[in-house]
Amino acid sequence: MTKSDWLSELRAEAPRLGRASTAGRVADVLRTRITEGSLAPGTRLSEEDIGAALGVSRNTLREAFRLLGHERLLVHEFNRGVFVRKLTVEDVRDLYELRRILECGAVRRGAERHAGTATAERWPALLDAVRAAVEEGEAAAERGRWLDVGTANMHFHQAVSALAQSPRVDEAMGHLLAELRLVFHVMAAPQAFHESYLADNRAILELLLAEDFEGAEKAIADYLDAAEAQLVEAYSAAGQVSA
Amino acid sequence: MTKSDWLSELRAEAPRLGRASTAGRVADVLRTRITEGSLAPGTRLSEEDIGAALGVSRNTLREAFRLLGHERLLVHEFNRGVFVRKLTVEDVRDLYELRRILECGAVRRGAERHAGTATAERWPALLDAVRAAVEEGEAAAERGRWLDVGTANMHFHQAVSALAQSPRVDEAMGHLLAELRLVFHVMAAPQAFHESYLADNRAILELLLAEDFEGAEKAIADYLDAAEAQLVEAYSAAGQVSA
DNA sequence: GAGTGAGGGATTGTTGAACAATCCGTCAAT
DNA sequence: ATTGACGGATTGTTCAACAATCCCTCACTC
Repeated sequence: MTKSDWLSELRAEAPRLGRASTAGRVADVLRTRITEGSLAPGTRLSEEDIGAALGVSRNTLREAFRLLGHERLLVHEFNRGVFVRKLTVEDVRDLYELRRILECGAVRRGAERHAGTATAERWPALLDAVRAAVEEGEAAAERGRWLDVGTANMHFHQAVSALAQSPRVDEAMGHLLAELRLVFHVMAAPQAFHESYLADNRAILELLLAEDFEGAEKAIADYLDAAEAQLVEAYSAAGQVSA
Repeated sequence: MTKSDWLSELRAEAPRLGRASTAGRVADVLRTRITEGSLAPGTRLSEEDIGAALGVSRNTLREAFRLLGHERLLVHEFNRGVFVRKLTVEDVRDLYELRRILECGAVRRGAERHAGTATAERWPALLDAVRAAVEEGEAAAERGRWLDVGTANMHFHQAVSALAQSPRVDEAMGHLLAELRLVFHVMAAPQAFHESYLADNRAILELLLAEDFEGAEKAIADYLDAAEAQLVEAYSAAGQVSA
């Protein structure tokens, strides 16, 4: 192991140190609350109340709000305050539109670069991540932990988009999936929703392993169409009480 | 014109009113400075100096910094300050990777939805925007305004990605192009760089009008490959004095 | 009863100052 | 040449205050 290997390994752990910012930690707390669903969409977050509850000043809290606003988990209305994001049906459709472009594009570009042999050594690790996500979901389903099935499903799609080997694609996908979490809470039966896609994930993995990239792209597109339709239907039924 | 038409037209102008935030206006000023190149990449932005120069408090200025950090025009290093983003060659490559996925994907999805006839009435307006950007660039070139040629080129690609009819794709593309502006300033000869792509833009427009969407996608991919190679070369030669 | 306008309380937007924590360059010591 | 300590400068965070804005209530008019 050469010196530069040491350094690059250490560099990978560097971000863990910089996590000292108070605003960042406040954002972490709120993010967890929101994605877990204990803060319902539409809830207004009072600067004074939350600041007092968390023991931070208003200014620091505002910085945390900006961070979460950037991730689209909160919306900031001028002179009115910040609210937990409330997604419309159009948002759901748009999120899946972007997913189609990103995920299918990631498979396509990954395949092109794989064929180019320029980055051949990274490919197995990328596919391993996909496989790990598939097995994580199957294991969670076997033990009946349906929330974990949903998490594993997100890992699966994050791993698929990672095939593009692009940090910016990874980040965009991460934000997209975090936003989607806001939607999943309106599903009455998360079991049936997530369970039905375990087989699809496995099938997509097999297509990738067989290097049938066109087939994989098509399978992902079909998956997304089906999931979008299911979500839109559930959303129209449950979420549209107002507006 | 029905009542709902009135309202939707007004709604389009609503964002112009909410621009009253001081932090937002400060961000506007700094953004212009950065994208125009008068603030060189790597420059450190002192809170005290800039706050005094612009007549705003440190807290407000910090909010403006977060906004620009979110757009990747500034980088925030904890306990060290904010700096004008300095893109590496890897960043340039990654930006073009994302552009390939977004722009080609937008054409493909736009074509699919166009064929579906569900949103047929919007299509001509989208193509008109592309045409307008092409002609804007040609007019600017004729008058020798090379900076405007670059701007028109960005409008062209923004219009192409708008074919996806997805607000989130539009926004992602907007941020991506703003980030790319940081790179263009290292080009020694912007004339030759931007000029060479005017004909490509026109050709892509013709392919779109002829509804040869596969051809258009291919043309865009080729365009991006060429532009990336040109930029990477210029960047390796000029920008890599340090690191 | 529906719509309009004027208070008034509550919340956010912004400022300025203050102190703690951290970084960075300098200089001495080994 | 590397290490360690000191000190100035900058950022991180808090606090208190005031201005600006929103929103609810209530009286008023027709």
